[in-house]
Amino acid sequence: MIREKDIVRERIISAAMKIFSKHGFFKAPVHLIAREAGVSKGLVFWYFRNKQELIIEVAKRSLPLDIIDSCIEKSLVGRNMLECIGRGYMNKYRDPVHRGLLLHTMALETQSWEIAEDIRRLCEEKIVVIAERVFGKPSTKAKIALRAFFGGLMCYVLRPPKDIDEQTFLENLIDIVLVSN
Amino acid sequence: MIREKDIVRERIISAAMKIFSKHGFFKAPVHLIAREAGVSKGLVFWYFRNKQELIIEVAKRSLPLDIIDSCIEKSLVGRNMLECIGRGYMNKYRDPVHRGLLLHTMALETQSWEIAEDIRRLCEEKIVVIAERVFGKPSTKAKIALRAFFGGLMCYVLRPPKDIDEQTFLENLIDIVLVSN
Amino acid sequence: MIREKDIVRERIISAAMKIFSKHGFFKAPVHLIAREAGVSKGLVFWYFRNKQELIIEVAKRSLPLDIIDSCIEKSLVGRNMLECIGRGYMNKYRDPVHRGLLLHTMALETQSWEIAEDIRRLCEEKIVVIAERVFGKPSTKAKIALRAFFGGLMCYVLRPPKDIDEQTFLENLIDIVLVSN
Amino acid sequence: MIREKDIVRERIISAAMKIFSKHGFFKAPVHLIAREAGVSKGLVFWYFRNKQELIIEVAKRSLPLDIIDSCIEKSLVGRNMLECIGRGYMNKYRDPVHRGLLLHTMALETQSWEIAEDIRRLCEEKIVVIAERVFGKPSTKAKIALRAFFGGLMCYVLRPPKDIDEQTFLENLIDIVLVSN
DNA sequence: CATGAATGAGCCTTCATTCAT
DNA sequence: AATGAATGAAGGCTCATTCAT
Repeated sequence: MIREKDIVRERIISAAMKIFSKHGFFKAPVHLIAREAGVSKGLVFWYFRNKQELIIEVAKRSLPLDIIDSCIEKSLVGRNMLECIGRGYMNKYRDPVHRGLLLHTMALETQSWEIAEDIRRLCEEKIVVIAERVFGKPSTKAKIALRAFFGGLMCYVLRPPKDIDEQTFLENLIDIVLVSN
Repeated sequence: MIREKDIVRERIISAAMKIFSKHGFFKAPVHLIAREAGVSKGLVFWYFRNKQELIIEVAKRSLPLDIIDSCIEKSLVGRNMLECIGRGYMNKYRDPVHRGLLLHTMALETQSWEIAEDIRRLCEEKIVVIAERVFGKPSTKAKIALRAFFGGLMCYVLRPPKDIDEQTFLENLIDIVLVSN
Repeated sequence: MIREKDIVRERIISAAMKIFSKHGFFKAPVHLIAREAGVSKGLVFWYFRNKQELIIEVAKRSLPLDIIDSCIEKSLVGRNMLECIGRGYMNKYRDPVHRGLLLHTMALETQSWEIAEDIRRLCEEKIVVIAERVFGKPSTKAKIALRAFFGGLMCYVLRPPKDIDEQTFLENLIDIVLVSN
Repeated sequence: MIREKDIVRERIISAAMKIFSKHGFFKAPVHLIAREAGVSKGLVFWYFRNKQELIIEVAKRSLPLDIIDSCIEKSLVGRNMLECIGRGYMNKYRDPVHRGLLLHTMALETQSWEIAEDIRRLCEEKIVVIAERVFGKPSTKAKIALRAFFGGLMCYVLRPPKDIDEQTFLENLIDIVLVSN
C-alpha cells in the first residue's frame, strides 16, 4: 500500500532531482524545489531534517549502483553482464536530469561521508565482482579493462556524441573490453 | 619578466584551487581564498571582476586540455601519443587538489558557457585529432576506444586503486585500447 | 469531580512549566511542550488559543501571589505573618522549575498586560496589606522593610547559598525586618 | 584615542540594549537593532559573531557588578559603603533601559554559562567582601542582611513606588540593614 | 595596490498556527 | 478530542560585492 505521505515525499525528491541537476546541489535554493514539487517550503523540512539530508537522498539515487547491483543479481556472465550494465547505464542516464546529477554527485565525494562510501563501493568492490563474472577472474588486466568500460560509458553519457548512437557505442565498447583479455 | 602583479594573481589562483578543491566552487567563500593567499578579501576583487571569473580561471586549468594540446604539438603518433597523454594525466591528477577540481569543473558544465565549450572541445574535437594520430583514421571504433581510454584514466585518478600502480595501469590500458583496432 | 479534560490540560501546563523554566518563554517551542506532556502539538492548541495564552497561564502560577493571598486569608499578624509568607516562599521555589520560572515571569512584565498587573498588585497592593498586618500600620519604613523582606527572599531562592540553610535564613531575615520598626 | 570602529561597535551595543530591554533578548530581531543603530543588519554580524555574543555583551553590562566593584575599590566602610552601592544602583537603574535589561539578564542565567558565572560572583563572592567592609566580619547574619539590602534595592528599581522617593528609600533601607547587626 | 568596514540580497531553518481526517 | 501534515512568516546568518581610506 502506497501511503499519501510517501507520495509527497517522492514528489519532493523528484523535484529536488530536477532542480539540483540544473543548478547544482549548493546553488539550488530549497524554495525552488518546494515550488517544483507544489508544496510549501516548510514541508520540505518536515520530510527532510535539512537540505543536506535531501541532497544525500538524491545523490544516492544518482549513482549507477542500482543498475550494477541488479545485473549482478541476475547471475549473468561474460558479454551478457556487460550488456546488462551498459544498457542499464544508457537507460538511466539518457534522462538529462540523471546525467546532470551524476557529475554533481561525484563531486560531492569530498563533502559527504555517505556518498564517498557509495562511490568507493562502486569503484572497488563491485569492480572485483564484475571482473569475476565477466572474465572469470579478477586479474589486474580485467579490472583495468572494466575501468575502461565504466569510464567509456561515463564519457558517452556525459556528452553523447551526435555521430555515434547508443547501440553502436555499446557494442564496440564491449568488443574492446572483451578482446583485451 | 615576471611582474609582482602576476605573482599575486597567481597566488590567489593557487589558493583558490586549494579551497575550491576542498569545498567546491559554490560553497567556498572568497574570504577563505583570500586568507589562504595571504591577501585581503578586497584584493581578490581587484584581480578578478567577480567570483565567477575566478572560478572560470581555475576551472580552465583543471581540465586536461593543456596536457592533450602539448602532446598533440609534439607530433607523436601511435602508442607514443597515448603514453604522452597518459603520463601527463597521471602527473597532473596525482595532486589531490587537481583531482578534486576535475570533478567540480566537469559538474560546472551546466552553469558556465566557457567551461561547457572547453569540455566539448575535449570530448569532440580533440578526440578526432587524437584518433587520427593514434589509429591513423578517426573511425567510429577508434573514437570509442579513445573514450574508453580517457574514461579509464579518469576512473583511475578519481579513485586510485591501491593494488594497481600508475605504470601498470597505464601500460595495460594502452594495450587494451590499441589491441582493439 | 475532576474531568479527563482538566487532567490533560493540567498535564500540558505542567509540561509547559518544565520546558519554559529551562528554555525561557520565547525560546521554548510548543512541540517540546507537547512531547513532554505526551500529547500532540495540535492538542495544545485545542486547550489554549495560542502560545501566549499558555504563557500567561504558566506565568500567573509562577508568582508568589498565591502564597501571599493564602497567608493574608489566615488573618495572621506580626511575626507569624512573615513566617507564613517566608515558609510558603521557600516551599514553592525550592522547586527548580518554579525558581527558573520566577525570573522569566518577572521579565515578562514589559510584554504582558496581565502579568504586569499581577506584579503591580504584588509590589503595591499586597505590600500595604501586609504592612498593616505585620507592623500595625503601612508606614513608609514598614513598606521599605517589607521590600527588603521580599527582596531578601528572592535573592535566597534565586541562588540559594550553600552555607545558609532555609530555616536560618528565614529566622534571621525576619529578625532584621522586625527589629527595624 | 577612540577609533571609529569602536564607536560603531558601541552604537550597536547601545541600540541592542534599547531593543533588548523592550522586547527581551529572544523576541528582539537583529534587524531592529541594526535599524536603531543606523547600520545594516550584516554589520551587526561583522562586530559580533552571532546574536548570542551580542546578548552576552549587553547582559554583562546590565548587572550591577560594575557598581559594586567601583565601591569596593574606593575602600569605603560601614554606612558609606552601602550608600555608595545604593546610590550607584539607583543611578544605573533609573534608566528604564537598564531596568528592563536587569530582569532579562537574570533570566538568562539558565542559558548562558558566562552570565550564570557573573551572577554567581555577584551573589556569593561580592557579598562576602561587602559584609566585611560594612559589618567588619562576614557573619551569617551580615550576609543575610546584605541580601535583604540588595533584594530591597532590586524591588525598588524594578517597580519604583510612587509614594517613596529614592533618597528616602535608600536611607531607610540602610538603617534597616545596619540596625540589625 | 591594498585593506577591511559596510551593505543587502538571499538562503536555510524554525516555529506558531491551522485544518483535514 | 486528538493527530500530525501542511503552511507561511520571520529570523539568524552568510557571503559576494562595493567603496572610502
